Amino acid sequence: MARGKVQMKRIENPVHRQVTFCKRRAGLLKKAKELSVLCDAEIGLFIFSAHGKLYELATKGMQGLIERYLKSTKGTEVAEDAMEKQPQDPKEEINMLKNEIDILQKGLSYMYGGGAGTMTLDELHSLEKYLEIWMYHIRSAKMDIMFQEIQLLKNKEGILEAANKFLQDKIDEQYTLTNMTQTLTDFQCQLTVQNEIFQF
Amino acid sequence: MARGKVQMKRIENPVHRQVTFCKRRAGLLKKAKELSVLCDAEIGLFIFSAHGKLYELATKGMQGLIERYLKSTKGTEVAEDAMEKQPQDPKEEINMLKNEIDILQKGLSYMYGGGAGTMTLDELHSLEKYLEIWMYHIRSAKMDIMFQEIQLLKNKEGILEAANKFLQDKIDEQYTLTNMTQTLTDFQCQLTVQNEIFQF
DNA sequence: ACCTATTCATAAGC
DNA sequence: TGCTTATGAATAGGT
Repeated sequence: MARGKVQMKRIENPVHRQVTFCKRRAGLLKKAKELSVLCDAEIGLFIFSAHGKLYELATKGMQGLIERYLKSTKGTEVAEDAMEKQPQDPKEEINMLKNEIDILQKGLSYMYGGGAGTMTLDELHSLEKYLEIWMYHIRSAKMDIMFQEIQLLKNKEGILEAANKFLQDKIDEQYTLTNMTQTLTDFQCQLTVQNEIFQF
Repeated sequence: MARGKVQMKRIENPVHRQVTFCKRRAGLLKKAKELSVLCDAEIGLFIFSAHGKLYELATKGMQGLIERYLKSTKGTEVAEDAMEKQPQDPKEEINMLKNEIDILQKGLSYMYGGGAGTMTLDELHSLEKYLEIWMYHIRSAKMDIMFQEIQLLKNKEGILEAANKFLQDKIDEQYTLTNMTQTLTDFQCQLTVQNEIFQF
């Protein structure tokens, strides 16, 4: 780029190659960060040098970006599979997958416990065990809260539905009594449809 | 860079931002490829536009590079994001869970085939890293499902409350009309109290 | 999408 | 590895 155009092929001179690697690597990381900032893009970049050393840049956290990447690529591949199984109830599908995940998680826990017995560096193992427990506690607490919230909402829903039914009955009663016209009947139909949308 | 220095912050004008994104994205991908060719490096790069579209470059195959990346990040950070997913579409959720299962099944096969007894310390480290990530994925997926459930319940609640109000108004109307007595008023009080119990 | 004035990145040298 | 500088590349703003 400067003081002579460069050929787009592997630089044979190891010193030149190393120097160029350092410079261009810095430039690439800089440009990546600039792009993310200027254009509000999420970027994941990792560079392995010829000797295997890793240099990386991630706008949010490489794990999340990799996850997102896998999701968007695999999502397109499996799209047709999912279309075929569409006639099934989505809720049923989700439950099935939840069970499958639970089973797999149990399997992993078992494997993890079994493999750990062969480890030699006990300190490292203990440390990671602690981390695992912490993570478990934090996420359990969060899930407990969410579960509670679900229960409360379900209760509330039940009460509201009962109230609804009661009120509807009252209106029907009134309807018969006063021989009212269309409006209430129309609403009853509408309400029924809306409820079925959220049935699961 | 040209015709005026650019501030290193998000470009607010959407047109400018889009144009710059296209240009710089092309430049970045080009530079990444150049670096890999000139200096014999392995590079993985993925860019998500603000609208979520993916652009990627990988010198060998993104899957392999991601695996290599996960293996080389042994003692570093594990999980921090996940609070940004959009569990709108149930199909999307199902696809995600399928992906999770695929990954877990691969992992289980790997573990069964490899056999923990013959593994080196480094391999054990990598394995633990994997397990950590897997656990994270599993719990995230479960929390996403619960989140979705909460959203659905909240929607349902909103509809029921609206219906309730409508019905109550109708009854009040009828009450005035027909001069009915106590029963409905009693119920109205009861319902109000019950709702406040579950307010949060 | 194409053009150019500018700024930026960097190859070579030290 | 770091600094300098001449020069090729990238690109912001305009058409």
